[in-house]
Order: sequence, then structure tokens, then C-alpha cells
Amino acid sequence: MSTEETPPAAAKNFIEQQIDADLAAGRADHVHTRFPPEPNGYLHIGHAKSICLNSGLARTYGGKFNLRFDDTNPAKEEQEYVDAIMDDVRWLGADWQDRLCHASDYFETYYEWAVALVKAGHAYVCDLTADEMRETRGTLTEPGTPSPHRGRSVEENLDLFARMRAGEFPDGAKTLRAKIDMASPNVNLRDPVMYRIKHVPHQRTGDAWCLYAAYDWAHGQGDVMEGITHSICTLEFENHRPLYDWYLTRLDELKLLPHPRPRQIEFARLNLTYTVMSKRKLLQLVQEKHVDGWDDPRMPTIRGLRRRGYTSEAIRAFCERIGVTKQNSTIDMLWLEDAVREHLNETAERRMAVLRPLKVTLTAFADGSELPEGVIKVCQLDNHPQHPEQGSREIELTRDLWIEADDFMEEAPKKFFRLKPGGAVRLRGAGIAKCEEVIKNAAGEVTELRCTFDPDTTALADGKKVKGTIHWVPAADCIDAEVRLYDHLFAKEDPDKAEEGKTFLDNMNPASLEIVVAKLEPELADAEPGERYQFERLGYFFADPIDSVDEAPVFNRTVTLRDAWGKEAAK
RNA sequence: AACCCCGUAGUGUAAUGGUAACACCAGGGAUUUUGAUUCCCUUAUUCCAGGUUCGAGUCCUGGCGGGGUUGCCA
Repeated sequence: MSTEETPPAAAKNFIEQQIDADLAAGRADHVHTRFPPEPNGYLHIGHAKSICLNSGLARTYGGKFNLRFDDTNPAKEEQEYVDAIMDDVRWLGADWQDRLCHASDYFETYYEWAVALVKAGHAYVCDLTADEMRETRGTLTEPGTPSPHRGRSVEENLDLFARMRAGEFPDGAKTLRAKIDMASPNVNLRDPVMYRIKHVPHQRTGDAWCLYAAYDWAHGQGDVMEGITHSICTLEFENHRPLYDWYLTRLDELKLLPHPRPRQIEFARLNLTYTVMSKRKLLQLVQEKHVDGWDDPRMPTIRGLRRRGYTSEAIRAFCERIGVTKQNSTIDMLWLEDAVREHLNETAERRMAVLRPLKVTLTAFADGSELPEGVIKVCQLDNHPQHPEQGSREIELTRDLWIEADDFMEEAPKKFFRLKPGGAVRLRGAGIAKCEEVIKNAAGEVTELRCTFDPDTTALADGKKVKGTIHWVPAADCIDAEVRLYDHLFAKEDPDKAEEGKTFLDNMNPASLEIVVAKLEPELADAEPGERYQFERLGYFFADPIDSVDEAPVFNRTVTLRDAWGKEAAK
């Protein structure tokens, strides 16, 4: 038996605590959650937080999780988004099993319930235009004034509502409104609109309806149709909760609810540094072509992150780590990057690649003896130093090599452990190279290094230890490949904090993408699209699944390695 | 301005009336054929003022600060 202590139970977030309380008090006897996207855009990392939260809650409590499309506004919604959303939710690992739901599945029930509310005197048909309604709603400090149609008889309301459904009136001519309180300090309760007329075909119901439910008169109703117990949403819906509850209470009084009443709980949405999260801005970036589409690897969309090379494990770990509260906060992008580094450090095989090549010619052995014509040494490189079971591969060292231009400095500071004139460095897995000569072109730029080579990898002939190790590829036996180096899309932590007269677009990072033609070790010619590698000392790279072709992979940099030297050098 | 929500190390979160803590970041050190990984150490925290209580980060009142809300969007 081990004497390990049992790990402390993970601290519960406030939602879990409330669920515990509901369970203990008998307000619920199980947990059923849902993720309710509107199919009018692509999912982003903020949605991932909600998906992980909702599906995670179901898993933790042995409950169920639904995917429900909140498709109540056909003017904005498209099938393209539906397909992409399902694919992304599935990729994230959330499982809705056989419960793929749509608000549009309940349109008939919503309508029947609305009729019941009309009959009970809780709703009325209003002829006010949108402008008139705004004018009579009052302000935050002043009460609104009742609509002149507020007192219509039940019979008249029923007749008008039926004719609304029948398509007798043009868009915007009439609405169905809940009769609540025009003087409520909560504006949402000032006779909110339940139905508006839109003669727009719906992607699922076609021309069946010209009447569409507003969010508030749909969401809680969808929840209760599906037996949702805990309806989790973001903070901006907090002021809607009284309305959410009001509708459910009226329906409950009329004994119409098929399931116990769900409970709405709000949490703070995710904000991340160096990016924007609003659907509107993301759409703008795509439409105005500031990025190459929704799946541009710089986008915070799930599709962008996938194309960047992020793993769903990393995103789930990130969502777990950031916690759930009601406090508005902005998470440092470092947390996301760390999560993917952590996962890829464990799983990605290592390879060598040179992003900015500098020619190196080996001229002789360190003892002065002559180098062989072809292969000097067959080097064994571990695919994963921490996991030897992942095997190794061979790279043939020849006289002509490429090394990273950054790994040589003519006038190097004392702490620079790489190559410098007269200095020595270890070529990873090969041996030690000593820089004997620096060749320059007419412009004075370094074009080649001539080095002697010692196949002993540990120390110099004089016994001095070699501190630095650099990566390299053989010049004759490497492949050229396009590599895309991505950085933050925005140069400012908070892109929305723009100067007077400027917008978030002015804060875009001009260096968010750099494309280089890199020299890759021969093994990488066989990289399959979608594979991830660590290019040693550089970062994690993802073989682009769209642009890679046979024998010619294209790599996207997912994230760099942590770089202590970079920090030191920046000082 | 009215209503609602939120204020705990730099950041993100715990502590549920009983010794303020964890992770990341930062700084320092060890190991290392990736300046990576791994390991060790260090710094620093309850917005303010009253009140209740033996005892308050926690409860109450007031202030201050931040966010949300005035779509026939969700």
C-alpha cells in the first residue's frame, strides 16, 4: 500500500456550490446543462470556456449535456455556421449524444404557450412601431408609459395574434408583448416583446413561420422543454433573469411546464489579452480581410486555434485552469500558450529545422586530420528525449550544413553560449564545431562560417566543457519548406483601448505573420498534414492540413518555446 | 443618472464567522547534448470607513472603484 495522502478535493467553483445546494435542498435531483449557440458566427475560445463548463458540469454530476441551436432569428443565421459549430464542439470533446436540439423544434409549443398567456391576460398585441416603442419605454431613470393597446380584450388579442401568424401584417407592424410593468426599474420588464413579424424563411422551418420569438421568450422555454436544470449563461443576462423567471412562473401557474423549472446562473465571460472576442469584431476582421478567414491561425476562433496547431486537450486544460467566477477579468494570453506548450512538450516528437539559414562548412577534424568526402558521421537523434520509447532517427552529418543565423554573433556578449569567432558549440547529436573563420560578402554581411569538427560530443580536446548546443541540418540532404511564424494579432494588450479617433484595427500587430522558407531535416518531408512537432529550440509546429501537399509540408508555428535567452538578450 | 452584479499578491483563483492560501508571472539557484523540460528557494495580497461578534476577506450600513442594462440582437 502506498502512503500517499489522498489529494484534496478540487476547490469547487460558485456554480458547483450552488448546484450542490440545489441537490441538497431537493430543488433538483440531477444535473442537465446545455450549450446554446446562435448559428450566426464561428465559435471562439470564449465559447470554449462555456462548452467546457457546461459539459464538464454534466460529467462531474453524472448528468446530461445538450447542444441547442438558438435559431430564433433567421435573418442572421446560416447552415454554414451550424455545421462548423457542431464540428468545433465535437472537436473540443463535448458529447451531446443524441440530444442535438434546436429552438426551432419548439416553435409550435412556444406559440401555444403564448396563446395561453394571452388568454390569461399576460400578453397583448401591440401596434407600436419600433421607434414608438423606444420612445414609450422610458429611460433608466424614468418609467415608461403604457402602450395604447395594452388594454385590448383577450378576444381581440387572440384574433390579432392568429392573424399575425397567418401573415396578414408586414414586418414590424405588430408585436406580441408580455404585460408586466412599464414602471419597473428593470427595463427588461417593461412589457418586453415576445414575438416580432419577419417574413424571412428559416433555415430549418422554411416558410412555416413569419413570426419569430425574441430571445427572452424562447430561451427559458427551450430550457424547460429539454428538462435543463441549470441554465448557465454570461453576466450580461443577469438583468434578464427576472424575466426568465417571470415567463416560467406564468407558465407554471398555467400548469404547462413539462419539466421542473430550470435555474439561470451567470458567470463572467472570458477576455484574453492581445485579442478581441466580440462576434462583431471577429466578423469585421474576416470581412475586411485583415485576416485570411475564420480559420486564420491568428484568430481566437476554435477554427483558428485548430489551424494554429492547438490541441483540444490544451484548450480544456486552459479552461479548467482559469476558473469560473462572476468577476470580470482578462486572462493573460500566456496561460493559453502555456497550456499548449505543456501538452505538446509531452506529446510532440522532436525534429530539427533552421528558420533563417546560415551556411557552415566543416573543414577538418579538430586534430587536423582530413574529413571524409561524404558522410562524416551518422547521428542518432531521439524523437523525444524524455520518452526514449518513442525511438530515434538518423541524420547524416556532412561538410556543408545550415545553422540558425541567430546562433552566431560576431561580437557576442559574455553570456552568449552559441557560436562566435574562435568559439565552440555543440551541434546537437553530432559533435563540437569550432568557428575558425568568418566569411563575409562585399557588403560586410556574414555569409559562411568555416569550422573544425570534433565528433566527441562532451568536451573540447583541452577538456573544457562546451556550454551551448545548437540545431543544424545537412545542406545536401534537407528540404525547403514554407513555415509561417505567427504572433499576437494585436500589438496592444487591450486592443479596444484605442487612441482618440482610432479603432481596434489600428492596434493590429503588423508582425503577426512572417513567412519564411526554412531548411528542414529530411525526415520532415514525410510529415503528414495535421502532425505536430517540436522544432528543437524553436517551438511547436503544425503541418498545415490545407496547404501541405505530398512531400512538401507547410508548417504553422503554434507557439514558441519559452526563451530565457531572449529575455536576457532583451535587457 | 436608476437598477443589477463584482472588488483577495503583478495576473487568475481558494478560504462558506476561527492561523489568508494555491497556480502562473517575476527574481534567485540546481540539473540538462533543446538557454526547453524538470527540481528547489524568494518577494508580495483581503478597496476605504463605520458597525455586529470573543473573533470579519466572509455578515450589516455608507462610501469609492470596475462592469452590465435604455434592440422588434442573442
